[in-house]
Amino acid sequence: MILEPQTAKLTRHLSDSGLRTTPQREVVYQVILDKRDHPTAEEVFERVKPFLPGISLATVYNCLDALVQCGLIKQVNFVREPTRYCPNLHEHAHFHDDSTGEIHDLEIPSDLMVRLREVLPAGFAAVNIDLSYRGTIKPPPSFGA
Amino acid sequence: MILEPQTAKLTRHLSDSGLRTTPQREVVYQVILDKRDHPTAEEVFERVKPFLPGISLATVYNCLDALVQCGLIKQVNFVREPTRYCPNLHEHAHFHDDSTGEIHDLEIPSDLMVRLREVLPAGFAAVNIDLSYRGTIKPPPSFGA
DNA sequence: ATAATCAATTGGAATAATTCCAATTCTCAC
DNA sequence: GTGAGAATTGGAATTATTCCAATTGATTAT
Repeated sequence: MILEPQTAKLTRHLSDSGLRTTPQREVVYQVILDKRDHPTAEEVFERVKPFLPGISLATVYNCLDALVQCGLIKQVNFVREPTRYCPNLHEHAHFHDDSTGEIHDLEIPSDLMVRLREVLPAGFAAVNIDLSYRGTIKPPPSFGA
Repeated sequence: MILEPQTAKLTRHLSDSGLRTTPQREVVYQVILDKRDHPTAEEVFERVKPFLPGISLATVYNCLDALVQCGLIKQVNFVREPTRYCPNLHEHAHFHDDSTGEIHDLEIPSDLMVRLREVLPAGFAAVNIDLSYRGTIKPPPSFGA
């Protein structure tokens, strides 16, 4: 596997937040971009190891925190599950499939996101809005069935 | 302090889910109703102890699970914080105040909740929708200031 | 270039949150 | 009242995350 570096974007975001670009941060970011799912810190750790055999889990946590801080990834969490990380910066919601444990990104019409923001009472300033669903998915009925 | 028992409601919900009413479950439910905030399991444990000095933390978790299962309380969670429990069954959202750590219930217009439900693609069946905000609250400007 | 400085990483220990388990106790149905 | 299944208990185990002290790495001033 070869990782196509997104170094420019990474470096810009990191330095905008007063953080440095490091090999560890680059690889952590790349493995998350490479497979656009929602890995846990532990899963990121496993994916990074082949590239940086010496990396420690603590560093993975540090790198993930750095990427969250500079706005390149987001944290997603469901009840009593470990935190997951999401590289999709486009405004969206999450659907947790209870049967598989998988998380799916859901498009949300932007007017709806606007309304979600508007609904806050005066004085409430949201840094973050999190919309998540939990349930099951059935495949759509096949044609001619 | 005297707890006004909501035993009827509790028993109905529990038995509808094939669960028994026990003193522990009653007290756990009562302390959550009594102070309508969003305690963690540990906080519930502390509040229950005066009434049932012998109760164990494992039982508190069991009771909370039972109450969640029969639909009397809901779990609320924010990134890297312990799970909290909410007795407000009315459809609502949560606002996590980053400065105090407090969680506030937010009314959401019901048409908006309806839209949130409608927005799911075909085949996606949501058991639960979770809308949560994180940010800060500033007091409204006082008159004549 | 070099030293000083500050940032980042490392490994391991520590903490926090939750779950598991085997032994008891309780409750309900018979 | 007895027996079966449910619930509780205490403690150990597991999982997720954080902390810390020591080292390594990079940047700045000289």
